[in-house]
Amino acid sequence: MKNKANFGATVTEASRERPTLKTIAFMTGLGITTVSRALKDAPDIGAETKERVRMVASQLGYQPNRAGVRLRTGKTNVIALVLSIDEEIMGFSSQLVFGISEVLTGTPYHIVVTPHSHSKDPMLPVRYILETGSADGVIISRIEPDDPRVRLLSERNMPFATHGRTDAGLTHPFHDFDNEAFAHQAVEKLVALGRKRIALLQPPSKLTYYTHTRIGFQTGLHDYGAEEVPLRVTIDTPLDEIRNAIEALMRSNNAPDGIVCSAGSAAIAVNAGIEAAGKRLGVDIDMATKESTPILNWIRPEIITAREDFRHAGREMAKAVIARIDGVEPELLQSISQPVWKA
Amino acid sequence: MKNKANFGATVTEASRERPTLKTIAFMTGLGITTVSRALKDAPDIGAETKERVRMVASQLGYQPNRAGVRLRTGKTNVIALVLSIDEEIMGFSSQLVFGISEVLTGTPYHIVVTPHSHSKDPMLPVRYILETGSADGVIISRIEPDDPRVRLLSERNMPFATHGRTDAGLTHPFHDFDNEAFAHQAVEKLVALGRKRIALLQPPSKLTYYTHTRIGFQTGLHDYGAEEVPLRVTIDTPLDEIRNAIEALMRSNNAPDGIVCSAGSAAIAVNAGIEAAGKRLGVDIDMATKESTPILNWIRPEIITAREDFRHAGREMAKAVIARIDGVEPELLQSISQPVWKA
DNA sequence: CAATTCTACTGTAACGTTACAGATTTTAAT
DNA sequence: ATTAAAATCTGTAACGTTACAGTAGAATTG
Repeated sequence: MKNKANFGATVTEASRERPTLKTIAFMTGLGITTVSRALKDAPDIGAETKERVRMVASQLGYQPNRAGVRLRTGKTNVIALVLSIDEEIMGFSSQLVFGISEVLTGTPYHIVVTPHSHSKDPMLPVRYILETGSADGVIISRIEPDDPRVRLLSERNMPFATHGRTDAGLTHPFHDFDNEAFAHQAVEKLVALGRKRIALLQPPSKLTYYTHTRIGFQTGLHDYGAEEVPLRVTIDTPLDEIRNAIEALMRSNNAPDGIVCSAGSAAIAVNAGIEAAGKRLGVDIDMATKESTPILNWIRPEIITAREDFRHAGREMAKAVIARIDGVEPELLQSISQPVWKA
Repeated sequence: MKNKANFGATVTEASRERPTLKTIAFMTGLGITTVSRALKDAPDIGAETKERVRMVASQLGYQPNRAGVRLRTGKTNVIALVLSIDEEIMGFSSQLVFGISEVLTGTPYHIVVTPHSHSKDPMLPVRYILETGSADGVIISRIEPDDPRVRLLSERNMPFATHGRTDAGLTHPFHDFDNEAFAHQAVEKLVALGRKRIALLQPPSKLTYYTHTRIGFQTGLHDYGAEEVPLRVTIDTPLDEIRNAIEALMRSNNAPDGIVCSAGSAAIAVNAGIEAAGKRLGVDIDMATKESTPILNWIRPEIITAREDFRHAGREMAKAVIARIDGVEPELLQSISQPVWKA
């Protein structure tokens, strides 16, 4: 042990300020570089020294200065979550945030929320992040089959994960809900109740999971012998318009006896439309829907629900982005979760 | 004009990298300091020079490097939103986030979401932010009358805004919903329907707005001549327990004929409990509740609702924090929004 | 024992920004 | 014409970190 360590000296001066590597170097009598390397467990630092540095660091409550690290290394320790502010009704995006946070707790990463309106150019937030280098990783949702954001992020080598799949030959981390299985099983459930004329409240056609949902729905119709009653609104339609459209459809002479609903938030509007038309769930019609918060059955116990866990999705995507940052191959960072039907 | 400006030189070298002050200095032939000062409109820089620098900067798409600024000045350009992950059901916190973002767009500020469980020590996230200096301003919710976080933030001179008021003599920016008016008016509406025995699903007693709600409720009972039917669950109780408690109460021989509900998310559970007991809203009992997302009336048109706009709250708090950072006195940064009853 | 290789540690420079203390030129005042 | 005062502009240093290129001494080799 060198004998230039300073104990107790200038405690008053140093103790109120936030400690830096310099503080630790001063207290241990080591060089700043040595302290830096000791804290990151570099191989060329003695075991005893490392131990001593770690002790002092934790005693001082040392936390590396993010700005210093970021300026020097370019590492931001930020995960950007790009959120659409339009589609939010039932708080599914907060569940995403909380899921992501769960994973980020205990890592050096922070979550920065970058909201945008999907009626505006969806490339804007991604371009901004790339141009300013303001994040180490990005999470995006509302994925299209050939999503330009996915192209751009891949091209620029920015680690990212998507909530939903693409379909344009690009391999990238994603988490998705198995919408095909959902729609197929939803039809199965409805047919099991004797329903044969089924409508689908589907996602907007430009999103990838529109196709998944359609395929599941149509193979379901085929497999279980039912027919489709067309519905022109989507889950992106404002809720009151959905309600009105369902009411009109239920009053028409083309009324379905079953409906599959691709979003938990829309189910309330669908139910309202059915009731507004004077029809009864479980009698005139049955509905099978996704739900993110288990409350639909309190509204109408007859609603058939499959749980979609957004918190889990957030966790999966956060893990995927971090793994990607750490160099894990994208192939290994893809997951799909299955619908869980309430018994 | 000096003649050492470099036009077109080393375009290839410079154009792919992100431009810095150095880039602009090089292109204009000015010093780095001059460019820096020109961009912040300092008084000792010539008008013509400023114009020229601004031109080049915008042409290059110059954006100041956040790490550089942060390291030098300590300014983080971050607003931290401390959120409780437990209370979230209906997505009210995403509305907060989106409201805040609306205001932050076009400013240099970013929003970092710092979630925590309110079953854990609520001081932790605030302490972390203060110790690491990781934000210029903080927004917190679930405010207690003598909230230790408010004390700490005030003491440390960290700009902040609260979602809810305190009651311990500290002046600070806040936005609050007028829960006293809400509860008072809720009782009024119920009594107007002939209800006299009213229960209150109230906030947990440690939060400030518990008191506001109680006062409004009790003066309401007094003013309109009704009595309280005690209810032991709060809006923090898990939804299924609320449902069960309401069901039990409605089945008892002490059943209320009116209920005031302090949270939109809980209203669904209350309604479920009422129906589970075989009672009917509008017949056996009436309910007046807050709601953040206008859907309750689709579930049961009989529910009497007052809108609480969390997006607006987010906007107000974001404006308040930024104003506070800019030195505006806290007295001027307090706002209360009134309940808006659906016609 | 001299030469070589390890082990353990360190100083310098740089990331991009801004505060500060000048420096230079122009204009105004005597 | 000389001095004083503005008006503009600039270099240096520092914020905290890490990559890099060392150095000094101990241990190993032939």
